[in-house]
Formats: sequence, structure tokens, C-alpha cells
Amino acid sequence: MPDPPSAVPLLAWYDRHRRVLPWRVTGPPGSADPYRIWLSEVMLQQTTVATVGPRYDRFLGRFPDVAALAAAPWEEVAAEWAGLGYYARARNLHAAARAVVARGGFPDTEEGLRALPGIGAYTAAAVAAIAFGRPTVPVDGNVERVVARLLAIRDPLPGARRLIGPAAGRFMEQEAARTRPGDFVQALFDLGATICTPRRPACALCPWRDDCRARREGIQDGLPAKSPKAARGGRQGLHFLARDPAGRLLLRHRPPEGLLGGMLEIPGAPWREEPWELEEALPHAPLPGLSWTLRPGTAHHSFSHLDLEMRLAEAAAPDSPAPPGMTWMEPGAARAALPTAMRRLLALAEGPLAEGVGGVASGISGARGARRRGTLG
DNA sequence: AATTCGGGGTA
DNA sequence: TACCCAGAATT
Repeated sequence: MPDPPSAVPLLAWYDRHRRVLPWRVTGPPGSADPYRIWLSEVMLQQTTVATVGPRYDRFLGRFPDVAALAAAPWEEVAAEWAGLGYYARARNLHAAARAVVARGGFPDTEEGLRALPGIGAYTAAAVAAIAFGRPTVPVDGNVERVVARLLAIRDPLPGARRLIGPAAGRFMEQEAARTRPGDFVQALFDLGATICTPRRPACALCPWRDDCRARREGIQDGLPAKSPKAARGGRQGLHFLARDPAGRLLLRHRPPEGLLGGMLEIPGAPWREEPWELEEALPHAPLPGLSWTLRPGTAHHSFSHLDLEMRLAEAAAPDSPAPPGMTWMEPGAARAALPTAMRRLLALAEGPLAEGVGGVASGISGARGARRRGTLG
């Protein structure tokens, strides 16, 4: 494996062109607030900078430090995270905050951070480098791409990680990188995000343009190679929205683990491959004896590994206590606390009755749009 | 090593 | 559409 290029031109480029981001503080290595760095890294897991920006500020406003987060009940954390996805991140964030408070502060080493829930190899290295100035290189999607191109690694991901990781770590053998570890790793992120992009990288602007083996060989567009991934399966759901005389909605707590774990949902029949008829789904209704009316149209939502299509039945319910595991909630609070798939289902109830009005782009289809895709038989 | 976890922006 | 995003945990 050849030596990685000099850190000096990358740091010089970073000093001129770095992105201005809410969690990015300027100061000497080790001066950053580890809570803020940690929160940003967790939010940024598989989530774009543009999405995280406003949510990060909102979250910090509500939970300004690790003690405030640790003291908060789970329901408040879940509602604040709603819509961001990968809800295990919120559960682990909450648990880790309590662990940090219990031990009297953040661990300041990679190994110590790695032991906290929700902190894997990447996040431990990122917090160690950015918040504590440790000489370690976190390997995210950006770094994988930059290193694979710099060294012209043709092996497909994810297998190529066994080559990319050690190669990336060798950057910290250089004095220039060790002097500014946090800046150096963020420079790698910025290079991957703005210059060494997945498609059509702007090699002419790259501080490493003369060091890059992929560019020299003209294969930068095809790197890193990736192994083919499995196709997404389809699922069908039928959900039941009950309103009490005060207009409140009956919601159900999902199990703490698994898909949308720990979040609220509109109760319904289990998702399966075949569509549900109202009659056969009735035993899964949250309250017995109600008169359910099926709404026109469907709400659809794609998760990472499955495409979900949901229909909605509605009923007026008498004033009654919520069944175990369920809760009555005002519509506004309900919408705020629900994950996106359920917000789309809820929008089906709030939307117009007329057909063909819902937008496909928003994940809601009227009867016409659904028929066009052949989903209504 | 392969799956299971969300959701949105982009070409 | 398909791909990608400052990945982690489980099997």
C-alpha cells in the first residue's frame, strides 16, 4: 500500500474553503464541547448536513447540555427526534446521556467513547478527534470515497473497508495532521462533500489533484465500486384512526426495539405482503364495536429495506379510557410526535375526500394516482 | 459478512 | 428511478 499524500495542502484548502456549520467551532484542538460534537455526529449518521442543521439547533435549544438530556423523559426525546429516522439513535443517545452523567462526564478516549450506546467505530473516532484532539481518522462515506480514489482501490465496498481503514489511519502518522486532528478529519469530510463527490468529482479544484491515483488512471468516476444490494420488498397495512368526542386521536406505542421502535403509531393490522380487507382486519382494531369507514386513497412510505402501502379506516369513539399501551392525544401533538410514515397516514385523514388530489411526491395518493400505479386492483 | 434499522435530497 | 448521506447493532 503506497503512502497517503501530504496533509499540508488539504489543511490549507480547508482553511480557505471549509463549510460553515452549526456544530463547527473554531478554536484550539480540545476546546470544543463534547456534548455538541457528539450530538452532531449522532444526528449526522446516514443523515445529510442540510437535514440536520435546523434539527440540531432545535434539539440543543430543548436539551442544552448532557444533564438536561439525561433528565428528560423518553417521550420528550422521542417527540423531538420524530421525523429524523433511525430511532435507535434517539434511544441510544438518551441512554448514553444518562451513562455520561452517571460517570461524571464524557470519556475522552476513543475506547471510552466506543463503550457508550450508539457510538460505533466511526463516531468514537470522530468525537475523539474533533472534541478531544486525538490523532485518529474516522472513516465515513466521504473518507471511504476519498481514500479509495487517492489509492485507486478497486475492490468493491463493503469488503474494501479492510483496505481503506488502515490506509486512512496512516494520515495521522504525519505531523501536520497530528497538530490539528479535528480540522484534518473535517477537512476530509468537506473534501468528500464538495470536491470528491460521488458523481462528477471536481478534480480540477482538488488540493490533491496531482496525488490522486484514480484521477491519474481516469477511473475516479467508477470508485469506490460497490457490491449489488438486495431488492426492497413490499408490505401492505390497514390502520384504524379513532377519534373521541373531544377530537383526540387514539395512538399506540410501538415495541421498544425494531422498526420505528419506541415511537407512536396509528394502530392497525400487521404489515404483510397481501392487501387487507376491512372485514378481516377488524380484529386488529384498537377498540371493539365501532363503525369503521375506509378512507379513499393510500399513503405510501419507503423504508431502507421495504416499501409500505397503508390504508386508513376511521371511526368515532365514545369517551373511554385508552386501552393498555395506547394513549389519546390532541391532533397537533400527535402529528408532531409521529414518525413520517404515520404522518402521511394521518394526512390521509386530514386531506380532502375528492379523488386525485393527493400528491405522489408527498407519499399520498388519491384513488386516481394509486390506480395509475396498479395498486387498487 | 449480511441484515435491519428512516427519511430526504439529487442526478 | 437509483444512489447517497459525518453508521450502529445484531445475527
